[in-house]
Amino acid sequence: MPELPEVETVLRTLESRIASLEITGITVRWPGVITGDIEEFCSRLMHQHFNGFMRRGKYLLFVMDDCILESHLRMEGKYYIQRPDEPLQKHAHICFDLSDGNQLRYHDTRKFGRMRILPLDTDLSAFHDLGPEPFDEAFSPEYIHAYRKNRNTPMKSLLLDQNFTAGIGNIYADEILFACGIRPGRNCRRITRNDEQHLVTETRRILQEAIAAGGTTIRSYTSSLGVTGLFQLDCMVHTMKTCKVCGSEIKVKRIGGRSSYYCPVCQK
DNA sequence: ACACTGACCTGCGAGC
DNA sequence: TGCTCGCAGGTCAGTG
Repeated sequence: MPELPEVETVLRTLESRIASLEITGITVRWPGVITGDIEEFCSRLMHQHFNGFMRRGKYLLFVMDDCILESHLRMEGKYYIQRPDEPLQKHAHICFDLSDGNQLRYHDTRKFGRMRILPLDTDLSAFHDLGPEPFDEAFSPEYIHAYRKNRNTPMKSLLLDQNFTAGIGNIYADEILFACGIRPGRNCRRITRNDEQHLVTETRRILQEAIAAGGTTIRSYTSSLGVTGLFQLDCMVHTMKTCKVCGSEIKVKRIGGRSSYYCPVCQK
């Protein structure tokens, strides 16, 4: 399930593979992926080049000649770069023919991912009501303080709120809260100034490490494999049975409709 | 305005 | 063995 680090990895991998290539054909095998008019989607992308590669939260943004292609992978969206003669897999929904003879194929088992066309001058700061990027200096202890103080929601829900900060999903939310020693169910009014500082530091550290770990997949990347990250292997709590620090049994609790893993000893 | 819930999807594993 | 059911999760519309 791609979150900020995975999206960043996918973006950088695609950049290394398809930068400046032209779209010479588009096949839509399952139109539900596309938000808006399908014909218009295809006609606006035809003969456009992949000029720029940007990320905002979990959104991939491909800057083309006359528009931006926005892509959200949601849970299981994946891009593959394959030869046109390689057999199409069941869940390959969109195929872009590229000017180097390859195809960029979008796969999505559960069909949750979406693509759409944006104007070239789209204001990405206000985009989808997304809050500051975790690495932006606007994501500060003062910002967290101002955002949380009049709210009444579990810390887990706060971290998943894309208006609070953009790019954190269920896995990293659990990891960040573990690193900060905060239980996911703790009300956001009941954290300290110290916690606010830790949240900034640990969020950046964990996401940075994950991007670095995901980056290693670029080296082993082959055209037949999906473009994904591998950070899930390094989780401290998410889907763990026992705590890697104290050995206690990890608890699972549904918070905000999400499974939340935490150590009852290390997290207060 | 804010907080919470269900719908969107498919595959997989548990339980009967 | 074969079926049903619940769960996985990001976002958004709908509800209170």
